[in-house]
Amino acid sequence: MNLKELSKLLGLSQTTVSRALNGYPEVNAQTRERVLRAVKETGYRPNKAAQRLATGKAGSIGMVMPTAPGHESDIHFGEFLSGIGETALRHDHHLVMMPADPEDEVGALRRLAVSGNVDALMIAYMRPNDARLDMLRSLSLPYIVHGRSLHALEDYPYVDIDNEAAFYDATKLLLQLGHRRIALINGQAHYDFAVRRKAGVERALGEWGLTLDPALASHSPMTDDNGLIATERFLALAARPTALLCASTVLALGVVRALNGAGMKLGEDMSLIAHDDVLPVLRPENFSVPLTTTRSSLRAAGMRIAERLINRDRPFADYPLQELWKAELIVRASTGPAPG
Amino acid sequence: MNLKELSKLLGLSQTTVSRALNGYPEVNAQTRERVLRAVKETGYRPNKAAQRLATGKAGSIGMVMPTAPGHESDIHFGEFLSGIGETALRHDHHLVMMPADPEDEVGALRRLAVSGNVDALMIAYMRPNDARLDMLRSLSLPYIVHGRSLHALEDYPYVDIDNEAAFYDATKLLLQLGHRRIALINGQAHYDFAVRRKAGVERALGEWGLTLDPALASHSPMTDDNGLIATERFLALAARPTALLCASTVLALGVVRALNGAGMKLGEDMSLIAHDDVLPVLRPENFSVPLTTTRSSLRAAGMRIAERLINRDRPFADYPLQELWKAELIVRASTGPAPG
DNA sequence: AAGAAAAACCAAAGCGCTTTGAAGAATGCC
DNA sequence: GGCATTCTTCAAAGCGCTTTGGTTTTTCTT
Repeated sequence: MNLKELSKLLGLSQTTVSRALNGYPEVNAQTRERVLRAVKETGYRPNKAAQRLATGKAGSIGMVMPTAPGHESDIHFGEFLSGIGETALRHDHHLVMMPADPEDEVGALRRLAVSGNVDALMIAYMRPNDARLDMLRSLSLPYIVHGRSLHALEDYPYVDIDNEAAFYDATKLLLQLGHRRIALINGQAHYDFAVRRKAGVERALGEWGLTLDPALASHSPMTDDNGLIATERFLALAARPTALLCASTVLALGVVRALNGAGMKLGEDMSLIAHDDVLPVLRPENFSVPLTTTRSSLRAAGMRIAERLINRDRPFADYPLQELWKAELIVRASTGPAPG
Repeated sequence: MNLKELSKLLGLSQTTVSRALNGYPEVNAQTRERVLRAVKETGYRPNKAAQRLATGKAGSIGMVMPTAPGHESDIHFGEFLSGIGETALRHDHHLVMMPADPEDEVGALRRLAVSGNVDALMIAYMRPNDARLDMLRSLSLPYIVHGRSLHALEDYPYVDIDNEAAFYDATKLLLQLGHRRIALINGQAHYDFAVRRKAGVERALGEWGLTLDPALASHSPMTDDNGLIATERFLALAARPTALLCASTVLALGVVRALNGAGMKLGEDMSLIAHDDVLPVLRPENFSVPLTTTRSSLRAAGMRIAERLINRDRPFADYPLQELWKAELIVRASTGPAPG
């Protein structure tokens, strides 16, 4: 059943039926009523491909999904995606994923854009001076960035959290507790968020006249294994740190394991502050010693981005171009005064 | 730049250019060469919407993504998705996600199907007598099921693991080690896999003349919290179990936490076998006491399903309609002889 | 009741591609 | 050389929708 048949059935023109369906004003109320009833009865559904061809609109938002052989499926990404999905659903939009080799995200992005399958894009996992920004700017598709890109002209729309401030606050808390040797277990160094978090740590240390010892900074994918490895490395040092900052509660999982292995008590022998993305499977209050965290929901960020993308040309929607969310510092039991 | 312009530029008809591009035999080798060169130079890309309208093919596979307010983003799902994505990428296909309220997956599935945005579908998280199967059968789209549906006519294509056998094997191992009170920490009772796993446990127990005490069976979403709660409940029992089976390494996380809390030693005071989906963030060998597991990669299943969907009408591709994978039992340190 | 304005409807032209049915050019055969 | 084949190429007809530019009715003025 297509438009032609339906309109023939109703004794109307395709034009009128189409307009009735799309809520145009120049159609009689009773006629519209009649059309709508016929649609119900016949089960007519407009062909999306045709609609798309005629309008140029796709009714979906796109995103490059980082994935490749050997690349772990990232729980953080899942949570973010979930927020996007939830919002897309509420607005009857699709989510088109372009799975991409992390080595070729620019290419994947372009392919997704030119594929004509989406009418808005988002990118995440930003790096300093991210090449995808130029790609995005050169495209004529609306887009939003999750995160930011250091050293890049900051003229693009983004939703980000204030990573620098979060880790500044966390470090400051540790300093106030008397800690002087503080280690950082960060995400991979090529990510923008990791750079900013490190900067936050350094700024706080600087205010106390200290610097971040390179031996006390670790960069790695945020898995519990890596948290374990980094912690063990720190513990083997002649001058052990008395406190750790870590970029994810997933990393913290490994940290806790390492401390247990070394017979150390969290919050007493070692303090720990982790960044909490509010992953439902890994709640900081459920750790054997509840974790002090800087908190900002990744899911909420996903929801926000999807919402902005979908409402992008609704007249009522007037979003700020750029949003910088503040992470909340929540003190629990994993932080205590520096030992000795 | 579209086909019309391109063909004008080349002094050829749209037909010939189109055929040259799509690899039809009836076009002169030099002509094809010339067309291909022009495509490179002009950067011409065929419009997907038009292609879709003309051919009816979408070049993408679809899946309903379970998500809703309050529903946790599931790490198992992320891993599965990642496998699909990787394969889709390799075959230059899109992945269209229809985010869906878990309460209305049938509706979401239908909407996705009729949207015309996909030319094949997959479903997962099966339940006994799953209503989505009827929907899928009534649609004219190719599809594959991840998992199976008990009590439903088994005429559909699926890729599943032999959950019953896996848990039968695991239970048998525990029985051989002398355990007689064995508890099961399962996934939610409405999932097919949970039903089958429980059945496997019951069959093994039955062979030893035992039954599964209802007080020793727990059903819940597979989060570490729930693993903790279930374990604590079991430990509070007058007649404690001496061994636990659990449906995911995520649950096992909570189990370990509970045992630590109770001062019990894993593998000595309590044995544990978990099902391992090969989640990269949660490797059984990295638990403080390495976990005995039944192993089957969720990512591999995703890859396989995507592959079958994409190759569905390639002549060379001749897949069995139904695939039942065997999970591997891997003994590590979390299982030991029954105490006492 | 006549003319103007507003309301309701329509025919037909795209959107950019694939594919059908035919025609023109090149080759083979006797 | 003449006819049948085989290669190449083409014009035009869709695919199913939206939208432009009218035309026909109906309603409102005076």
